[in-house]
Amino acid sequence: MSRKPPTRIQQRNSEAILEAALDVFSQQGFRGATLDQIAEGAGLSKPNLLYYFPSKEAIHLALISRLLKVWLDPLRDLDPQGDPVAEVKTYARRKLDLSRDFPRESRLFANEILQGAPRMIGAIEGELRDLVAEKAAVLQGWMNEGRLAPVHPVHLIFSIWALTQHYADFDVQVRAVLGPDHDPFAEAGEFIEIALSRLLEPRG
Amino acid sequence: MSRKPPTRIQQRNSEAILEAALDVFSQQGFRGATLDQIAEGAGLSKPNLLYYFPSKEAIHLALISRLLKVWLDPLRDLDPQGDPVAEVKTYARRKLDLSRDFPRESRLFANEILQGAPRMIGAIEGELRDLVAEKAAVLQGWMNEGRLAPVHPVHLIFSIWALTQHYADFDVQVRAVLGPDHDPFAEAGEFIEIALSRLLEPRG
DNA sequence: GCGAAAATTGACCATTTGGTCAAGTCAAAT
DNA sequence: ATTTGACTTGACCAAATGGTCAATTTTCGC
Repeated sequence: MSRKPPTRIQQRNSEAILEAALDVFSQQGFRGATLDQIAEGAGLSKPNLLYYFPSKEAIHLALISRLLKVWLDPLRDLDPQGDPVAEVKTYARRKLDLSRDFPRESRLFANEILQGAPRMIGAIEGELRDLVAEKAAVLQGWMNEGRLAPVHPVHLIFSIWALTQHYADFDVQVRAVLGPDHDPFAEAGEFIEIALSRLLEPRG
Repeated sequence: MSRKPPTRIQQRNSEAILEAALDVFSQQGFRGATLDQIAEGAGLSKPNLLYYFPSKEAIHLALISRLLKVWLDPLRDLDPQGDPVAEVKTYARRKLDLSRDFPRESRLFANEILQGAPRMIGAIEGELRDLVAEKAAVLQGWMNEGRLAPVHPVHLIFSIWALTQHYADFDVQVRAVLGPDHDPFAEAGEFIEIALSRLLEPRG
């Protein structure tokens, strides 16, 4: 049961592998990624890579597990005691920051879902679903109190996911369409802020 | 130069191949897809498949080319003479209908962009970019006239793409989170309709 | 400095993959 | 009924792929 304490080399190489794997998986998807690409990216030989992780699956799994927590934290932090509109805006902002700062993680997630989430469906039907249900109830409560304009709370959450992840997942397209001299994430931040104000602020 | 008229068999088999390839490419991405899977799906032997298309690339290319037109048509039809809010809503609705009726095409597109759009970057930087610029100008005009509440027009278009495509690309997640007894696309339609009203209708 | 454990690797393997080819079958115009 | 061109396929190939293993080198506590 007790794990041996990982050595410094373990630490460094496992990290390098996950880092390289994130590059490859997020761009090629699970099936499209190869161990050779990952090994190359990590600066290791393929057998050495397989000394640290038993299989391609295991590497992918490690990435997915690590991802889910970070991804859900902002929603977890949505505070039922806070100001409704501000709370939702803060959530959207934090999610957009994740897209900006961890676009590869976002693409890894997108790839997995596109493929039908074969390695994540459990977490989605469990953790994720429960968390959304909980927070949707909070949103619904605020709407019932007239502190948030009424709208389907789950689809509100979907719309925040869609909008924020779009800027990571479709980055190539966004930049190609905007052209140079644009900061997509800064502009997206402004857009989403305005959109959520108009959508959610109760009108007299 | 002159193409022989395709025979009935040509017609049928080419169609079956593209159909099967759409299944596979949209789920596995280009690298993850295999000719064997496609041949199997089309009910042909692999050599026979390669009798109709010279390579895996060629099949993918055929799908991509065919896709772009359909995908852009709704935006093309946005009418500068029409009612501003109604035009944008109609655009969003038609895009959502595409997501509902052609989810595989949406995922094919998503996969391509996720991979950095290696086979589409030309079209994106050309056709797509130009069309968006043209329609963004129309939107901006309407905003200047006070017929549409002001908001960054290109990001407005992005947000419609993000929202509508989300329901196709993340279908698995959407359904898992909503649970049974939901019609994601119907609910999304209502949500987007309301959201665009609040976002775009000018206030006194 | 030394012995044991940790880390690394070259060689190898079975399977899969994109693609070829020569030989055969089939449809249809004559 | 025959011929011709369209269509189909089994056998094959070289490269790539996920993974193994025995042997070697490196690290590190003593």
